[in-house]
Amino acid sequence: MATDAIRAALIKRLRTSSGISDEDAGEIEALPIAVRHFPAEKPVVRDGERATDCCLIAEGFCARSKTIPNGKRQILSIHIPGEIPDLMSLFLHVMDHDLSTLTPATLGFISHDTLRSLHRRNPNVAEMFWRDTLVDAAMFREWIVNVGQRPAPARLAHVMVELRERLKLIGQIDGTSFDMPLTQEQIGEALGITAVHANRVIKQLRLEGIVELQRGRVTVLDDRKLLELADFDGRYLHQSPVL
Amino acid sequence: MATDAIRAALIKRLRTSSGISDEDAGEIEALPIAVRHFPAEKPVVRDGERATDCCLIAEGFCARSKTIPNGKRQILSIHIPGEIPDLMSLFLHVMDHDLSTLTPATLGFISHDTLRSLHRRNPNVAEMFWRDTLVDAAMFREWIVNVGQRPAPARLAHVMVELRERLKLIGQIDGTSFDMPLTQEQIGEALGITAVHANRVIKQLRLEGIVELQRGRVTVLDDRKLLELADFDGRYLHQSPVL
DNA sequence: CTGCGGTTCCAACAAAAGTTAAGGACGTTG
DNA sequence: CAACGTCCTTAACTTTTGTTGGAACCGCAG
Repeated sequence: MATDAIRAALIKRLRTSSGISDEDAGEIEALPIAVRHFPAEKPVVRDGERATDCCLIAEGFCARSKTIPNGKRQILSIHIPGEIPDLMSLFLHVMDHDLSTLTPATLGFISHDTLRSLHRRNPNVAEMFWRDTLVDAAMFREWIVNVGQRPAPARLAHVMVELRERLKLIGQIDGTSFDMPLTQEQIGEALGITAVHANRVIKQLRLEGIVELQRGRVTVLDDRKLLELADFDGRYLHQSPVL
Repeated sequence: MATDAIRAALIKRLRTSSGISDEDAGEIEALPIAVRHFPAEKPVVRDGERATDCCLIAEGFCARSKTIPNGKRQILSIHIPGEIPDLMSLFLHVMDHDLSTLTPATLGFISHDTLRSLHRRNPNVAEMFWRDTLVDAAMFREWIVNVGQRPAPARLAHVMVELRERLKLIGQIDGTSFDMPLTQEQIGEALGITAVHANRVIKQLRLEGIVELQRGRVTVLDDRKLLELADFDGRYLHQSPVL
């Protein structure tokens, strides 16, 4: 199994976001990783569970979500290869939300013990991972703004543009289209609207010639209109090297 | 100036959340802190600025927020004494949101350099602070759920209960009432609704005999009803000592 | 005390989003 | 290829929330 390819995705991401050194990259190369394959729509860790590993996405999409007692679900973030969506479990031992796959996925598990001892040995790496969790938090902040202040069509546009920007970094964009493997139900859960309303909004963006969305794939028809609608300022992604 | 009292609030919080040792507490006691007083409604750090210090709240309330181009503002979190609302600026150098006071406040500034060298010297403390930023992120996740999935009255109830739970830790509750120094405009900005609607919702909770809210002070009239409405599960606050 | 600015409060109306229900498209499986 | 399930689509109707505009209240400065 190409566990090297898995690490490569992570290192590539860290390199653009934190300016990792070759030496530190080496440390990460050496991390023992247990690879597992998951089908689509499978929980990886559940709310309330106590995690012992962190999971690096090698292939496929994942999402984090919370479900409230009345059964409603809110999607908190969408994750792509190279990301470690549950890095927070290293210090927040019991999960306060769910992590599950959206598509069939290949995940690499790294034990908390391994990560902790790497941190103690190499504070540079610790700070890089710390920074990673801070960017995660920055994305949550923007997600709050999205759900709290933008009208539904802008919310959808914003999520699309954010996802596109992140996919760009790992070269997963194909011309004007990219994967966004959510059902309309899930889009609703991400935007804080119902599936019926999500459908209305998707239809509207299609009729206005902004984006086409079918079977989990987005095709941008009018980039200018999309960006304007999305009200997107990517600073919160903190993608430029630390300085 | 009682800068000792300032540190005490922080250490108390870290003690309950992470189980800090006396030795590590000593390190924090020794941190050089520059105390400044702020009037109400004053920016502390602004979106886009490059921070060089972190700020510890000694007295008063602060809030973090983001403003989007159309002028709408979203409040992301409310902060109370003992918290370091901009700890994230240590590694995310340019701010992606605003931090400002809600009330007159006393803030203690600790330079990034000082904090970074403390981290290098003492990984325990680093991990504690890291954990602190992770709890911060956990609160954002719950805030997303609040704004995305709950009807407006439940949103208000939830914010109130969360604030109460956190004020409890620092002993700032007086019987059934506590401070929540937000105008109705700001409550709207926190809940993702308009000020007019915030007013409607506040009125409703008052008429239903759940809470009274006047001049920045909440008085709980029916605790059971409030908790039920708020749909509150405090696990996300991760208040119990580590594991 | 008087007037001022910022809140709070409210009503009437408009728009956005939720609910319910049902038909159609599509892919999978027996 | 028939049958089933999942997802998408739409319509009609209800509820929630936003908008506009204005009155009452309150603390404070002159």
